[in-house]
Amino acid sequence: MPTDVFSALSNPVRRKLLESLREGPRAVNDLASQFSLSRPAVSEHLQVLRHAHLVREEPRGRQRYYHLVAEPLAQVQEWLHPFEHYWRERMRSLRDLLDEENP
Amino acid sequence: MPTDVFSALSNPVRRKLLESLREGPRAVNDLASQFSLSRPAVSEHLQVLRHAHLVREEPRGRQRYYHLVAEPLAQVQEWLHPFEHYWRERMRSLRDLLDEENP
DNA sequence: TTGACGCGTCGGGATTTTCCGACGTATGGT
DNA sequence: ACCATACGTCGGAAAATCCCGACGCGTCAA
Repeated sequence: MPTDVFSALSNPVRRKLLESLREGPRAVNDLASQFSLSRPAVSEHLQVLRHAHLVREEPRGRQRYYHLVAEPLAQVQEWLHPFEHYWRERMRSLRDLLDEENP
Repeated sequence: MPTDVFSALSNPVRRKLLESLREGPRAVNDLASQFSLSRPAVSEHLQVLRHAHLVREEPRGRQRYYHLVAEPLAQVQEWLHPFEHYWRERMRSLRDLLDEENP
């Protein structure tokens, strides 16, 4: 049931949700309004994000405000880190090549 | 047809494949041997990685050596970057709290 | 040339994901 | 007390994902 972070991020709607939550906590209808999706669909995406511990809910009256919980994203960065060296190296050699041709 | 990077990374087998390729180019049977999966299954995972431009193939005789192409991973890091601030901040306040309690 | 190897891909089954309308529950306003 | 609002979740349809055996093609070794 607790989905992993990578699967949670594989859906563009869920990524947009996280981006929205960067600007502060938001209620479900508010979040849903930016998609051409039914509210239940958005609600289910939020459930996936909850299982991945990427959001937290705070009830306020009859609304539920969702908060970003960014910590699990660190796992992705950690996974990425050993690869960083590779693309930086390639970017450097590309730059060197361009310098040669355009001194 | 060209799958996006996030979807490509959502599968643990594909992530392991990329990790293996960090140590250098490898042939398909060699890659497949580390999974309890049929070779066609691994071959199809490699196809997904190809469509995401995360690997490149180099034919050598009757084998195909797959190379890591790390550049598209930079997209993930770029997406991650605006979030980094959030989890670092939280880690800092946790550290401060621990310092207070254990001076 | 013949046979074995290394691989991609296809057809199809099983499972998962994504989505929706319908319904139930709790809260707020009147 | 009554009705509208905000939301979660359920049943089920449609689509996507994942996996396998079967097949075909090129390559190597004898």
